[in-house]
Order: sequence, then C-alpha cells, then structure tokens
Amino acid sequence: MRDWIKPALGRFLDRLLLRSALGATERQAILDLPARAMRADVDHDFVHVGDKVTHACLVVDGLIARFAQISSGERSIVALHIPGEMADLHSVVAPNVTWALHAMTPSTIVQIPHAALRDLTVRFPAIAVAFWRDCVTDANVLAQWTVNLARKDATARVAHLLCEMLTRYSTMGLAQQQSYAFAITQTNLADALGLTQVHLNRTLKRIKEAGLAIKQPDRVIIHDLAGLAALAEFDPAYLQLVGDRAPS
Amino acid sequence: MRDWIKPALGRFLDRLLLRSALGATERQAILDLPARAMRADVDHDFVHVGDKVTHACLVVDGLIARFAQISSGERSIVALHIPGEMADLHSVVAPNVTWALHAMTPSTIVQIPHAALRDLTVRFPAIAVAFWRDCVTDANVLAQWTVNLARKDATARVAHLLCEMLTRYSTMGLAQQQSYAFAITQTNLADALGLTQVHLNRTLKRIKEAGLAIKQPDRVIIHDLAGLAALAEFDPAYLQLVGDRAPS
DNA sequence: CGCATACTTGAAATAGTTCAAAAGACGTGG
DNA sequence: CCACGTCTTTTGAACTATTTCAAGTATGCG
Repeated sequence: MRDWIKPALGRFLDRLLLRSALGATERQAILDLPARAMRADVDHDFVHVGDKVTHACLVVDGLIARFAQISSGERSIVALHIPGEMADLHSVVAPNVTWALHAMTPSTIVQIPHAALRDLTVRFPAIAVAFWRDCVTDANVLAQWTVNLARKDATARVAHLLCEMLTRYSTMGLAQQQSYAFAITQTNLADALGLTQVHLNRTLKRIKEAGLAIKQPDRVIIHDLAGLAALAEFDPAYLQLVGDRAPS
Repeated sequence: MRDWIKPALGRFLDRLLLRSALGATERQAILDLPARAMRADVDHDFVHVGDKVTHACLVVDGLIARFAQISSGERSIVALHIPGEMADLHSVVAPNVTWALHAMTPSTIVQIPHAALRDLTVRFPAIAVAFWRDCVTDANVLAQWTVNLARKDATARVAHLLCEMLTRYSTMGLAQQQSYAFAITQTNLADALGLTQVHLNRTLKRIKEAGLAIKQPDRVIIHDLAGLAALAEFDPAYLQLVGDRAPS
C-alpha cells in the first residue's frame, strides 16, 4: 500500500543531489525520513491559507499548484510542482501558510514532519544547505515567472512555460523525448500565466499552427524546441541545473 | 571611514531577529562577520549575470534592484532591496548569478564573504535556519509580485507596491509616519511593476488625484493608507512579520 | 444516453502601449 | 547667478494586445 514512500523519498533525494553534494550518511538520513502518504483529490485544496502546518508535502504523483485567490474570485498560480519536488519545503522555516496548495490532477503526496526535517538540518549542515538551496531554486523560478509576466506577451509566456516544464520533467526523468504528461486544464494554465482562459486557448492554437508545440488535455508534445525556446527567450540557467554542487 | 560596517551588520541582525530567535553567541557571531565596504554608483550594475560571486551584498544605504534584461532591451525588476537587507543572501548557496544587481540611487553596500557566512551556518544551526528563512521571505515577496502582475490592474499594482514598501521601510525603522525616502525614477518603478513609464505616470497621477498617496522624486507620502491598501488588496501576511520566531 | 466539464470561436470593449513632443528639474561651467 | 544641456516627468492621440461576453462544439463519465 505505501511501498512508494521509499521511492518517493529517493526521487526527492535525487533532486537534491542535482544541486547539492551529500555524503552517504546524509543520503541515508533523507531516505529514512518518516513519511505518511495522502491522496489529494482533484480541484481540492489540501493546505489552506492561514493554516499553521507541521509537515511538508512531497509530490509523489500528479500535479500540485500553489495559488492565491483574489477578491474578485480570480486566481493566480504562483508555483507548479511535479513529482519529486517538495511543494512547500519553505514551510519548515515559515509554517504560517500564505498560499494554498491545490491538486490540479488526482495526486498522491507524502507528508514529512517538520520536526524530522529540522532535526536533519541540525545534525547535518550539508542537508541544511541542500534544503536552503532547494528553496532558492524555487525562488529563482518565481523570479523568472515575474519577468515573463512583466515583460513578455502571451505567446512568449506560454512558450516559456512549455519549455520550463519540459526541462523540469526531463531532469526528473519524467519526459519522453520532447513530450511530457501535463494534465492541466486551460483554465488552470491561464491562471499560471496571468491570461484569460479564452486568450490562452487562442495562443495555444497559434503555437500549434506555427508547428512549435501541441497541448493535449493530458500531455504536451513539443515539435520544435529550438523555435519555441527562441520565441520564449528561454535560457535554463535560472533552473540552476549546472550548479557546482559545492560540498557544503 | 568604515565605522558604519558595524551598524550595518547590526541592522541586518535586527532584520533576522524580526523572524528568527538567536542566542547571544549567535548574535555576536553575526556582528563579528568580516565585511568590506563598497560604493555602488547610480545606474550601474555591481554584480553581473554570469558572474560567480564569492560574497553577499548587504545594503547599507540607497536602493538596490535585482533585475533582468530582455532581448528587446526591456528590463524587468525582480526585487528591490532597502538598507538592512541582503540583496543576494541566496548567492551563498547559489553563487552563479542569474540576475544582476543594480544601484537605483548612489548606494553603499557591504560585502560579506560567503566563506564566513557558510562557516556560521555550520557552527550555528539556528543561523542556518535564520538565513534560509530570510530567503524564504524574499521568495514570498516575489510570489506576491507574481500575483500582482498576473491579476491586478495598473492602479492596484502601484498601490500595492507603495503599501509594501511603506511596511518594509517601517519595520526597518526607516519611515516617518506615512512617508518614506524612496528615490526611484518613474522609469525604474515601471520596470518593477511591469508597466510602461508613461502609463505608470498616469496611474500615479490618478492615485494622487484620489488623495491616496503622492510619489515625489525622492519620497513617497501616503495620505490614505486604508484606502490605498483596500485598492491594492494589500495584506501584509506575506511579509511574515508575525512569525513565531521558533527557537531553531 | 445525457449531463457536466472542458475547449473553441466570434465580436465588441478596454486597459495599456507606442510614438511624439512639451514642460519641468537639476547640476555645471562660464 | 544665469545659460545650457541632460534627464525626468507630464500630456496627447492613435493603436493593439488582451479581456469580456456570449454562444456553440467537443469530450468524458456515470
């Protein structure tokens, strides 16, 4: 039943190791973290604004969004998290929830107690740095989204997100060639891109007609990555995949 | 000549203490950090994209922007940093620069070697958490900016930034009643808000005419904070000023 | 098979941009 | 201390990307 807890922690460890070097003891300590599995229903918040949380959520399966609700009822997605990522590692140091967590598809997540994570940071300074660095990487993605929202038109914004998600699914080993399972509705995608659903639809159509990429209901297929990246001015440097993995 | 290095570190410590509890030894360790003063000329980058940096920059005086340059020549400001804040504490764990640092006004900054900061995180887990938390707070500001850019119109965006900066200057003890020294040009402000300079100018005019606030060349004066905050849907929760300052 | 949800398309409205030029501020040197 | 050049702010008018409203077509689930 919960034999995927270990693999899930393994994938989280892999993600940390992409950017941080950890010794054998430290790696084992991550794998031995206590965890509890949980299902998150589609279109449901499972962490609410104002809550004070005591565990962090590791995405095992599905697609998780961090988002804000404006008074007008409009929503804005502030981050997307795919399997292997911690949706709210930051909550370890900031447990007062300011952005809800919401399942975009039926998802599986694993809850890891803050106490256990904190304990690791005290015992292993290298793990403290790895967690800190993971949050900094998330923040860098957010900074890039800010740039896209502030200064790029709808087409470039969509193209950029398609490139970013390909890169992220790829590095987690979850992409097939130039295609990845991305079961997000156009309405939700629009909320992540600061567009209306209608305009996103037209923009996707234009991207399809230009032969660059196709968004299917549950999948993205990229036909011309170079063209898409050029349109988006996509430079993956901000994802910090070429980190020097400094030893501490 | 550099007798303001100690006060600068003191102000940085104060900022950390707003959100993190630190013991006497830890506090002293922060105050004893090695630091080197530096002037940053107006309208000049002092940290460049692609650089690999070896020290973090603490703002002593002036106004610092982290920003991106788009191919079209357009710029986008991703963060503003006021005195007492570290403009790039994240560089300790991610030294490859992805966003330039730029002085909006003639500024004084103090450089603190990464090695010294890292050393503190190893010796004092509570300091590691405090630094991590500081970066998470910065990321939360970025998330709020994302929401503003994605879903709020020009007026609400401007109003929101005016409220945010009042709060931030206030908590650093740098505001006078409802007014603060904010010497940023309209062009730069527009780059922080994802607007054109022309439209920002008109928006500021409307805010002034509504009796909400006035932006002078070197200062912001807020006349109706409640009105401005309502217009902006400003809720300071994201600034994490009411943290529980957990002991570690 | 029918209902609900997601996607697609059209036409009108608008917030924000672009281009262009004038007016104001500010420091520097004659 | 006035004249001059530069930089910032202000204003106008035409234009365009995106939104809004509204309706229709797929798609999938029970």
